[in-house]
Amino acid sequence: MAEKREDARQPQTLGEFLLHVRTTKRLTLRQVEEATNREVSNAYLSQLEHGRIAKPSPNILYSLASVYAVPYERLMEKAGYIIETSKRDVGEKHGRVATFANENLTTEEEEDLLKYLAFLRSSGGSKP
Amino acid sequence: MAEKREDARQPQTLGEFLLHVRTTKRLTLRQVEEATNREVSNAYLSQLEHGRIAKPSPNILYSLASVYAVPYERLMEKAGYIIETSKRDVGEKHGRVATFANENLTTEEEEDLLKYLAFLRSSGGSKP
DNA sequence: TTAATTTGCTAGCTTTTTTTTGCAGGGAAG
DNA sequence: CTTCCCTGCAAAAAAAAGCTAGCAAATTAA
Repeated sequence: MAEKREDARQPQTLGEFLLHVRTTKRLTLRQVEEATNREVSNAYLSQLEHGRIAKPSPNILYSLASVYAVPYERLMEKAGYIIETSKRDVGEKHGRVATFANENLTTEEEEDLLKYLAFLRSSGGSKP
Repeated sequence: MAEKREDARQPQTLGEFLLHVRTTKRLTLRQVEEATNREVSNAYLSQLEHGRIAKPSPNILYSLASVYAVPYERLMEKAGYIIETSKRDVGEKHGRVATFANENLTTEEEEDLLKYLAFLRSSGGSKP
């Protein structure tokens, strides 16, 4: 079946994403291995980037997320792990994150806000 | 080495927690297996409850969380996976940005959420 | 009591993850 | 050209996940 393509798709696979981030930051496989404190071996990272690992451990993804400075949840999603977050993926909204970055949300608050957000979007939808 | 104790510790292990929830709900291993649509075999669940699995897949934990009606995050935490949640440290930084970073909020939504957050914190706050 | 069913559990096996090893290609020197 | 050192990968090996089958104790049925 369809395994992988290296074209620039919208929903990148985990491997494509990891490769893209690493090369963008001009890091070598071994540099990443060091940066993760040897938690992720260079050989294993190579396998990840080539889509040869279906279900990597979240700990691995967490290490990579830290080193790459990308959101942990992003990697979890791309790894195919279900996330409690709603999967709204509409393309034309702006990332208004800055405000919430200063808010220090608790887990409860986060869940409540997400629910409320889902409610907002289900009722007062202003865009297709 | 230290394996486990069956006393009632504060931070229950994943196995202790799963066993407790299941017995509380009076479900058998096979009933859970069915309830998860055979995603979690009864034998494997038994191993989980006895702490014989170090890193279960999040998919498994998600199935169990659904069936048991417990928060997915809780199982992830008990499984030893780092979770971007519940930082009660008010004085610290680290906001819950990641989740909302993927949400791509519009300005309107952001304002609404901020209002709702203010409401949450003014009413039923669980904050010291 | 005995038979049938249910329950938890484990041994054994397959599959997948993760580690280890090492190798071919490509420079940069020497 | 040879040597040395990266860099990315492949392939083998080790370890762990996860499933099937089936056993032994308990429960229920007859």
